[in-house]
Amino acid sequence: MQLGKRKRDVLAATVDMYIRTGEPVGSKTVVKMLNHTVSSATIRNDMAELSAMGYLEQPHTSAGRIPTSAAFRLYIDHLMRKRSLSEKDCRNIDGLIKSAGDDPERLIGEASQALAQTTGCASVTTTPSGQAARIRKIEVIPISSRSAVLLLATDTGIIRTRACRFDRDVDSRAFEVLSKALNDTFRGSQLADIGLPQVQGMIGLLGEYGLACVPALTAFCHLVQETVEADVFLKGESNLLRHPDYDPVRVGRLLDFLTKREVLADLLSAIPKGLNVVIGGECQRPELEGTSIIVSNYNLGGRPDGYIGIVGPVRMDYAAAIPLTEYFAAAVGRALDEMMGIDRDNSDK
Amino acid sequence: MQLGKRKRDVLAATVDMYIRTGEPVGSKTVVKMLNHTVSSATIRNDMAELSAMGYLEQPHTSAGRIPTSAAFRLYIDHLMRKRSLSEKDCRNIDGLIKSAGDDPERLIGEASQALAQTTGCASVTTTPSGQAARIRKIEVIPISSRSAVLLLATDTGIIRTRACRFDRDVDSRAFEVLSKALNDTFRGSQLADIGLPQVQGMIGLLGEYGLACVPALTAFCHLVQETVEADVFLKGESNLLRHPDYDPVRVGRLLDFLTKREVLADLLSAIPKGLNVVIGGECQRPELEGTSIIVSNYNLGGRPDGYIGIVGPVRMDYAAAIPLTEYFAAAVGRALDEMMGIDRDNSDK
DNA sequence: TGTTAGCACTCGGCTTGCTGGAGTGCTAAA
DNA sequence: TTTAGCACTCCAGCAAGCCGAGTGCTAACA
Repeated sequence: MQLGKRKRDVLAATVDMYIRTGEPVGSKTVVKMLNHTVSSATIRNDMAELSAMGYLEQPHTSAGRIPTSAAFRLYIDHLMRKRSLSEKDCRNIDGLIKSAGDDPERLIGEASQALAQTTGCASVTTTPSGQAARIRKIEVIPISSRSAVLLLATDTGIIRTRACRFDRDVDSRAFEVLSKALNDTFRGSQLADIGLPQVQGMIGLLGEYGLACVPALTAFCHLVQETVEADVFLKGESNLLRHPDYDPVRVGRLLDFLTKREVLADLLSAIPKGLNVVIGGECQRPELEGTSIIVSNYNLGGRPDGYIGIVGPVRMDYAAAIPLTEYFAAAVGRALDEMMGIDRDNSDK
Repeated sequence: MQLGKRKRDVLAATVDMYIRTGEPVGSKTVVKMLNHTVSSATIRNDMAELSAMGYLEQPHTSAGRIPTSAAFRLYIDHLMRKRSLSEKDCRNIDGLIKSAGDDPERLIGEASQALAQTTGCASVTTTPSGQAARIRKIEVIPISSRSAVLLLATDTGIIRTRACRFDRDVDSRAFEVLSKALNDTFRGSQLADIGLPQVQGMIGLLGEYGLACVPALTAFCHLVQETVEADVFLKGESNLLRHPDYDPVRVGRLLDFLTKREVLADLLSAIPKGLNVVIGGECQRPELEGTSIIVSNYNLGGRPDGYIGIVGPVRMDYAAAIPLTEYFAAAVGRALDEMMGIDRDNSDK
């Protein structure tokens, strides 16, 4: 660290103040924040150097200074003092997550909502990735003589269904054969390994019913496909509008960006495991200029899986938001594991 | 109609122009729009009278005039010339809706998205109401010895699932008994008629398994409850931000209002059947000040069921948006009917 | 009676000019 | 290395003034 103690204090104070007010911070303000231990001239010198080093910049000659992305980076990684959560906060969060019942997707949704609300930002979460999930059960449920529902259950607790329709009446025996064949072939398989070829290869196993079952097999492919792709939840968008740093145009662009699920999924998947902060200018997307993303994996069965995080202005309260995001990620992981724990132990018995 | 022909033309021209520009409209502008058939002084007289009648108002003495809610009402109900959709538009919409596959909920979602995009407003839609839906099939699918999934299929094509968990191992025979009992008791029942008492009454039917099945029965209650409540989709929120009439605060309040599903459901259910336009000031909600809602039922099996509509600034292009909404409602109804048609004819055989 | 031309009047929006204050950089002294 | 002092910069905010769009009224006209 080539920065002296006082310069670091100055920088930390500047960032703190800027986060609080959003206005350029002047030397006198910093003096006050450092309890008048030095004079404003000293601070001015320090700030001039910090500017030269790329940590601060001035909107114009006679204004105070605002922190650059580099300053935020340094602040987050080394200068900031995280505010730890109170017992009560933790219990609130745990309670809220517990209340989601037995459905993982709903749990993620609720957690996303709650995180958005407590941080005052928008939140982004993904459901557990289906990539590594294994099929625990497939069920074919006849609805009428010409339609059925396929149900897929994974070992990560995800349940998905898809309807399919036939152009002629189907023998109820066909559903049984299909169900057995699907389970025999795919139970225990990773979703990612199942593709069109594997499914097409099944037609032979169905004997006389092969042709009749084609619509169901197509539906099965879609179903697997859908389950592999993690769902993305975006909540609390309107929080962004309340923030003075955002003008409508910016929020509009940002929301458009965030609602493109694939792009967002891309962005998330490029992020290393653990808790990450992406600061506006750092990533090459113009839509994210001026916004930061705090995102963390949550673990599922000991492995990093989906993401939970928040999206807000660069000038957000990292000292509170980061611990919150961490706690939410941990709590979601715990809850999901618990949700699955019982099954894990007893499955396949 | 106590308004003379020319006054109506003047009012229509004023509203047209105001919708286009958002600026107060002056007498000269109207003269131009009426092809100089009369002088500006005449128009001024007319506009003064229209002001007196409550159709126009001035932001200040020396400005043009802007239409009141009453003017918009009259415009929409009698003055406006709807722009009919081109063949191509219709085909585009139909194609888009067809592409949604066999799932009613997805279809509604896609339609909502498309309507938002074509109108440049936000869109609000509800899935078919479960209120009048009847149970076609209930399935209990064991996942492990301590967990199962309940699946509910209605005659309106809706499929819902819910997981449930038991604190001890459950005999697989119990699932069969439960499944049979549920189907025997509730198949053909309207969802709205199923409540806690009915479900509790079932415990007796389950004999020795009654106690073990309690978690499943609880889950069943929740499942019915969830299915009765129509889902509300809100799409294209960011479109609102692009509109110059909306400042962030307003959009924020509006979005908060729209994301409260219950409130929104209330608002919709208070609306008469068919196509409706609710103009900002008309309804008593302060959040809706300055915004209009165009909403229509779609029919399901000949009966009015869910809603599809858009939310946008009072100053929106009604002449285009109203026919679009009508067409979408009709198309969604048709597609849903078709989706269910085959089943209808063949069910219960 | 309805329409029109003419005219005086109103009033918000824009431009211009000015001032105060916050903040800076530099210099010289401690 | 720190500090006090000073000249300089530049924005925010205010006041004054002009411009122009639009109005209402009146008197004449068809």
